[in-house]
Amino acid sequence: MATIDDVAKLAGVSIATVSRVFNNSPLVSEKARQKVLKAAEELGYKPSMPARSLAMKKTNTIGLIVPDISNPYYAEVVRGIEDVCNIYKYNITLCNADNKREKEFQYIEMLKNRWVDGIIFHCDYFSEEHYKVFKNDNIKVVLAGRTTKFDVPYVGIDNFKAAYDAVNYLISLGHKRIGIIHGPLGDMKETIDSVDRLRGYKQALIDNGLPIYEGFIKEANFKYKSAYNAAKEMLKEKIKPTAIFAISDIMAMGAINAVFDSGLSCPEDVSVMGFDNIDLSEATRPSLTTVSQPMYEIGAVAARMLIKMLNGENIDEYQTILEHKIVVRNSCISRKD
Amino acid sequence: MATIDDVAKLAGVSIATVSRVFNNSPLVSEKARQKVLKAAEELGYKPSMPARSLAMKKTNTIGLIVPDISNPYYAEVVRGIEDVCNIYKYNITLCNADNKREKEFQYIEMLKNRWVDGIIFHCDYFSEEHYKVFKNDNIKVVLAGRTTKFDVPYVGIDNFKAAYDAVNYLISLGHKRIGIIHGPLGDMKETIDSVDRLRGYKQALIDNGLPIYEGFIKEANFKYKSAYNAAKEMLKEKIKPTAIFAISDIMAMGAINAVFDSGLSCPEDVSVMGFDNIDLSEATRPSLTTVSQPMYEIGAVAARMLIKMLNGENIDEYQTILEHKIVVRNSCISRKD
DNA sequence: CAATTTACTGTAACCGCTTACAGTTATATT
DNA sequence: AATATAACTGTAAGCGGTTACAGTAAATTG
Repeated sequence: MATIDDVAKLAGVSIATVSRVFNNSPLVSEKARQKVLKAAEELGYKPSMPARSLAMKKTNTIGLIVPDISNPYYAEVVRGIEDVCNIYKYNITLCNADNKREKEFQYIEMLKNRWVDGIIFHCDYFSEEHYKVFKNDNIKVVLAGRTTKFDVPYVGIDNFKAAYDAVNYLISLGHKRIGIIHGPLGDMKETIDSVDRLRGYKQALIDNGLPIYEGFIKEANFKYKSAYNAAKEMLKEKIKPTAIFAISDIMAMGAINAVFDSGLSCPEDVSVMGFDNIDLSEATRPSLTTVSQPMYEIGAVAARMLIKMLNGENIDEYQTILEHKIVVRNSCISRKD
Repeated sequence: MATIDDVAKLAGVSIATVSRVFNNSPLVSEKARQKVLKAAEELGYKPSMPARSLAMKKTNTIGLIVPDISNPYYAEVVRGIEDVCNIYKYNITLCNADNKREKEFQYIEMLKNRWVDGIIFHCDYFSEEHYKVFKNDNIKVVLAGRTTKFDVPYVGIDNFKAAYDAVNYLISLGHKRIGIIHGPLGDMKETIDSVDRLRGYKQALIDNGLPIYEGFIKEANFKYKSAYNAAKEMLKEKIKPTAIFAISDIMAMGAINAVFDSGLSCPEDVSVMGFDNIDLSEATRPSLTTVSQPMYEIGAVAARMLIKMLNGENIDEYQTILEHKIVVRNSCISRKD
């Protein structure tokens, strides 16, 4: 590969001039610029990024830690991130941490050693430990799809409100016995999706004067099968729910199939509501009524935010809540009883 | 951030010794090693990857170009890649090229400038132009999920045979009128999924003495909606197919819903067969009978292959065909007519 | 026309690491 | 005890860029 020296020699100028040309410095004469460009062209020269990174202490790379890229939700977020990074000439280093603390910290360490300019972090729960690591090492980070009480930039949705709205919608349809399939709860003290959504569910019931029945509250792990099993359980109760709110679309699909396999039908006997609005939620049978999260947008906004931070620009709102909305399809119908 | 100089000073040794310790060189006394380790610990020192890359001309990074990470198929492949890269301490730079030639070449150029050690490439069709670029720049590359006539390492499946098997299975079930929804065909001359699968489809019909009817051959673009429309078209024909083979699961979901929305039922009136076996194919209603591609495995094998190449190891089989298999679920039933 | 000013240009130090090569000790050998 | 050998260790020259600073030539000014 041709180096800056080769170009300088061929163009008959110093390496400083070559460097200036490639950095669009105004301090180069048009004549020199042309000579350099011609020589570079001839040699197929492009500046070496590692060398440049070392000299400038900037890698133009953003580290991206997600739980699992094979989950359609994260894949969509990542797509949003990559698209805006690409526009701004940033590159992305992808890491799958499976929500394991150890892997997360390992990756953070590694990204740090690689001098990434910043990190976009996506985990189920942002702990004090996380906060400290980023703080101590002075790593620029933005949380995607997650909110936190710590002083860290984030972009996400209001999970409490989203769940509240979803359940409210079900109630407005006339449902009185509404079950929920939530995710792992952790220690219940922190701001994590599952906890907030469960709170939203309960609050909606309370505000509408409906009772909270523990038999209608089941935990699963965001996988299809676990939700299927949870729904099956729920449908074994003597008094059955008329609606089930699953806090992810994939879990909702599990619930729908559980309904069918329990000899009932959806939405006639049991309405099922999802969460996320992944691509395939319109492809299920019945198609899913769900709470739409702007996944692509979450990624895109997070990336834009981080890049602004890296440029030293001021960001007015560095903790952003994006709008969710209810997407009505065919898995929920109204009820009289 | 502490540098190697800081550590050397604190430990009272030269930077060469520090470097040796961190490279596990045997040329260091135990005493020196301890001093260095202690100093490094104290300063929180870890070698700078960019500096190391520059000195060693090795970045420990693999470039990854896929059409679109938000497609569950690619997401799964990428997950396989990342997992094995992680084991071997490689990092991944993710690029979404949307199957656009221009973007692909742009990304290749960029990855080259970043001195990635190698590239795992995933596109719909590997052209001579691609071949030349990789060849000329002497870029180590392995194709994932794609085969080619060119002398390039790859790991994929036998798409012709897979489609042949799928259609054969349908025929064995008694189907005689079988439609196909394939993907974009390009110029029809090259080895791309759609072409190979379409060929497999036709060959299976021919080998079983069944006629090829153009009305049963529809093109779509791998999106849910396009397949839905294609299937709708197909079902408008006077003589309707009793089975539809869609060459991706997502398209199969489109087909299933088109069947329903045409007032027919699946699988009773029309069987639908998919391709890929993505996670959600067991979650549809009816669950999908499909051709399973080992997506994770394709990624993992490709990564392992590339890393071996980077280590200068010999690879016995550098063009690998992985096994597909038919996964029988509920979307296809036998037919008498 | 000399003195400034302007507009470039080149030299060299530096970014943080690796590694060839040349020491320098300590140990073994005779 | 002198020498050869082994076992480390340090110096310095890269890797391929950026950039402060000094230098030079051309343009402007008085």
